[in-house]
Amino acid sequence: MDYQSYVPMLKAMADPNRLKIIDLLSCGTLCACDILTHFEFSQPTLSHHMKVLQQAGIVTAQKVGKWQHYTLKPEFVTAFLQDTKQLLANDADCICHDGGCSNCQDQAPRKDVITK
Amino acid sequence: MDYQSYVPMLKAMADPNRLKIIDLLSCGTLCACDILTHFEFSQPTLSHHMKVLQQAGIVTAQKVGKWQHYTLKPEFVTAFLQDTKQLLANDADCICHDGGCSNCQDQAPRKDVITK
DNA sequence: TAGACATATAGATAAATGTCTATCTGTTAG
DNA sequence: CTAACAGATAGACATTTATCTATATGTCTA
Repeated sequence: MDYQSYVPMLKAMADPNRLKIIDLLSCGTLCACDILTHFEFSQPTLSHHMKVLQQAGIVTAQKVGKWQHYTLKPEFVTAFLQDTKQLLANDADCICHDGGCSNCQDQAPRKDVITK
Repeated sequence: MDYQSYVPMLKAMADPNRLKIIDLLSCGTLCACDILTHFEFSQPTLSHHMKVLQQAGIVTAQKVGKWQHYTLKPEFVTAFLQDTKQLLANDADCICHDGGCSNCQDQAPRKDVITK
């Protein structure tokens, strides 16, 4: 699979505060000052987190007057879900097509629990 | 949503080498030495990564003779996918039920792109 | 039982990261 | 034009983390 875009997304999401920001934005666009009211940290820290989220391709920013409006990118939502399914599914594109464990009696492949 | 188990999973996945290990295990059980052949880093480094993956609830280990057999936890696969969908869906459980951006002309909620 | 093999642990180190304070830029209102 | 406000940038600092080497533990085999 293509880790090139998935890993930066995971890195950006792997912070509880940024995950909460994504959760907030999952309902719609918010400006920085509105996001900030949900946290204890400082304004520069929020600015840093928003930059990380933008660079990971998770969020877009649009300046409207004094305010920065942040929006969850629909491409991120679809790409992240698709990459996750591809990673966790035991499918044909799997990296380990060359064989299972050399020391396992049970060579049966993993049962796929993903419902598509 | 419940970040308590989701964040550690994301943290553990947000390393390209560990993500590749998950990808390898998505097809079935592998022992440590087999996993190691896919990487350039040292054996203690692999041991460290496997510990991280276990502590995040992603992988289980079973000692069989000299070998450690590592398996992707089915509970992880289902929980991670479910948490991801819940995070990215604009649903009723959303954290931001209390309203949208105070400075947006467009107060329309985000269009949900997730197909369930 | 001794040695080879698989893996884990200990400890060190360099790099990345989340946070802060101070300050700067840009925009609006009076 | 000036002051207030929203947000970004710079730089410092403490913590976390990915990696290494060296060594310990556990298991099998000859």
